Amino acid sequence: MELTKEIGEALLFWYDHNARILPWRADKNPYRIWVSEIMLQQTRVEAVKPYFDHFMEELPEVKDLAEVDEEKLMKLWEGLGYYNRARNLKTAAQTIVKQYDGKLPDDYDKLLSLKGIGMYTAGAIASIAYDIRVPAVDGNVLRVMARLLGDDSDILKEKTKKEMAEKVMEIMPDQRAGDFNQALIELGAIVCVPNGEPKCCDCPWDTVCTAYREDLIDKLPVKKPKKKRMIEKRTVFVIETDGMVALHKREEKGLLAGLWEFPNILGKCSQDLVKETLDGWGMTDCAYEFTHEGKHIFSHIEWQMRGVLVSLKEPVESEELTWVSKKDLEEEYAIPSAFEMFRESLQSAY
DNA sequence: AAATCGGGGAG
DNA sequence: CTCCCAGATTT
Repeated sequence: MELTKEIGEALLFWYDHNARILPWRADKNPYRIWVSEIMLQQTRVEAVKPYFDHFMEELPEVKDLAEVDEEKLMKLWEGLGYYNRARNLKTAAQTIVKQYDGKLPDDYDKLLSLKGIGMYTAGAIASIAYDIRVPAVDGNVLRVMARLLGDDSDILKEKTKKEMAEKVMEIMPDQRAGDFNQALIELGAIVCVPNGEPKCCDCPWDTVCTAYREDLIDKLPVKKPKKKRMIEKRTVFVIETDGMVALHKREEKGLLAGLWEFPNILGKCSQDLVKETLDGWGMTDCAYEFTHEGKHIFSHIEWQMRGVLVSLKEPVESEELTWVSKKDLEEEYAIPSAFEMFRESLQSAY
């Protein structure tokens, strides 16, 4: 098929009549657009909305982000996942304050050099905030383009992404680069969807789409299958005494880096092993019971967890443990969703 | 090029 | 269950 700017214009027309109203589309504030793009990486629009609004209330300007306390930053991001996105955001904010007078640069390469901003995000910010004519190729765009072109190359390959970026530029109109990029993404998000039947009857490209015309919709795009997850068994201890709960701060590197968690160890403990472990922590005078079993699935690992509720006579001081009130647990400490299920055993404890 | 890094909604 | 989402960074 022939790629023309007329095809792009048709998409823009569709976008003008079908674009969703989203918090970060209210204006073209580069800071707001940047934060939204980072939050949206590998994350659904509906999940981002509440986080975005709260984040913007707490940190309305680049300067606020550059100076934010680490714990507060993590709390703002709690439950959103990929927590390094938030840390990179702060690092980049500091760079922006130092090097660019607190304003996001209106330059693709300068944006690209900032921490946490890759080719997609640099293109998105440059085009949406500044109408710079560059591509912004995300998962939606790859899927839409693969179907439009009837292209069966693996969209996870870097080579494919660059080729698709060039194809996008062939259909991008001369004006409104930001709207066009968003239109391409929007089409992928609400019409040319990844799961289930695409709504081809609503598509502005139904007459030009190769996959649609050749009945290849369910065969495209092509992605190399990913390897299966490892399984890790863990025993999670909810330890409390006198309204205080024991938390442990995770390592600064690796999974859920630097976040807080209920103390836990590898393996599913037997009754005896629980006793042994608690003794090892100096918690000899306590009552404990198994609560619930649960699992949490990460991208490349699966935790199968067994909960133990431990009632202690008094706090046991330890290098590893921090005792916090239940109020602070809710309001101050960022705990990843994997431990969400164990919070409820705290309620039933009283 | 492959692995790592979260969480949740949809089918 | 599987898939994948407005991906980037590290190895």
